Amino acid sequence: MATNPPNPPSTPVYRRLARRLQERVDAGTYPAGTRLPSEPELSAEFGVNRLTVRQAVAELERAAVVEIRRGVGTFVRPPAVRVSIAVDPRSQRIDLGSVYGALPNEERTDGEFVVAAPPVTGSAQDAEAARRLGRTPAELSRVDSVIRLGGRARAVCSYWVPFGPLPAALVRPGRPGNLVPDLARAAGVELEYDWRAFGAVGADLADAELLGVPPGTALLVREGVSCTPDGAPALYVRRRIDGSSARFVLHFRDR
Amino acid sequence: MATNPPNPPSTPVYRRLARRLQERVDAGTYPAGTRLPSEPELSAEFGVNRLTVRQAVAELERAAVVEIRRGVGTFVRPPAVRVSIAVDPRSQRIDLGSVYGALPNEERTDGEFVVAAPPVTGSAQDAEAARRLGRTPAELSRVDSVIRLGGRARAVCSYWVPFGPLPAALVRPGRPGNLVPDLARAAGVELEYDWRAFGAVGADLADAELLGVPPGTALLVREGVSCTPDGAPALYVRRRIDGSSARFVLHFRDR
DNA sequence: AAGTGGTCTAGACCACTGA
DNA sequence: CAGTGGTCTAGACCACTTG
Repeated sequence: MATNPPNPPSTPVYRRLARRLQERVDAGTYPAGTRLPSEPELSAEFGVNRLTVRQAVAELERAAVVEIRRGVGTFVRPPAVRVSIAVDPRSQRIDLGSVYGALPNEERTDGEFVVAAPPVTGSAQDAEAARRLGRTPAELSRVDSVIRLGGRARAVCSYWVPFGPLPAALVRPGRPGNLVPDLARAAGVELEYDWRAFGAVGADLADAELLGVPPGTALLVREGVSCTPDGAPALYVRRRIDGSSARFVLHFRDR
Repeated sequence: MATNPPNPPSTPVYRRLARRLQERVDAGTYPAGTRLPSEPELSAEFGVNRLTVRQAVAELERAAVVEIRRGVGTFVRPPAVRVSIAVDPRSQRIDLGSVYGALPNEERTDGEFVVAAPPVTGSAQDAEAARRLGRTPAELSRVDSVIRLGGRARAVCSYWVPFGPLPAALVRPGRPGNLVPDLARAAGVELEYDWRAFGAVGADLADAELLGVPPGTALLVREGVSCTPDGAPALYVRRRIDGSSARFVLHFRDR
């Protein structure tokens, strides 16, 4: 974006500094992979307090321009490499979009693990799920899980189903498995897509903790309802995936 | 997420404070829409420096838990209301997913406006576009635009096409229009979807400026290639939409 | 041990909003 | 005008990584 929009009369120092650093990254003065000058160095070079430097660098980190490694330094991020998960726009039977199933085999060292089966109170998320399923929160059960790949948590998932209680063995924290089919079996139904939606949110404190990212990190949200073949809503699922590690692709032309 | 994952031995004060504030929001101690205690008040109540309070509140803002209004106060966000943009998974002719076309008429007060037609150098984004189109950056032209609705910028779009130069009238900054059809006309071709992908990123400095949001805000990215009916890639488009204002929905069942 | 980033404090001044 | 959040400084101490 080459424009210089009319700036407010006084742009804060830390933002101007962030821009100058970004310019150096764009210009190749700080090439991808290299270390930026340390905070005291930048502080001295630009004649500002170290906290001001930190504010500038923090913005660049949130914008995925640099990566901060504690005790080591701040490094220019190379272009993002993200797993592309293919979603067949015409299919509605199989969870082709699942993060778990779509990754190269050598990366599928781990899997999906139950984190908790929190009681469905009436929290904002529970209320949302109830609305999507056309039920009241009291009728729902919930399971949360984490999908790990290559030793790292990649996605956090929450599932709501309109029955319960769920078998204790199924929702035991730490239990491995693939929850969508497991839940379908528990319900004794066949599932197909009703709808799926894509959105983006900043990670809340809980998701950030589970994913090992700073709160506020951009997450890709994929949510939706699956139903039985006769159209009865049977599952609401909400997955949060670190935006820097995956994307969903829809191919529209036949191969 | 009701679990309390095993915390590192010492969680920073600001994070613990953020959690306590979030608990109050969840518990309804601070209901949606109400104002939190001011920073000096929180500072006094918890016996920490105001800057530490600010760090905690800033995290909650990035997580979309609260909204900070300068000179006024910090308010608990009500559940997000996001525009749902329907994408017909089976259609590939019309840009049904366009933010511009999918909104209720009363909100379509503005439209899409050209921001700039930056030269295609070899920046990371230009290189990405060239790769997607199977060309070299030198063969491409680029246009950036902003989509405004209700007086607010909602989306930033960048388009790359494998020809040029583009008509000056088309890329004049400030020019209104709907760029996909305009570009198709300029190219003298018919366009259909090849593929589209969804991702999430933190806003960079330029996008943040254009959208009027803080850098790092979670943006939903929708990108893809459109091609001519015979399959030749003719357009690479990358849209960034404020995650708090829109989402894309795919319906899989016939209505 | 030296150097890096992470946290926290105290205090100052400013810009914005609303009554 | 008083109260709110926004910016900036100086200085201190800590936790982590690497040699």
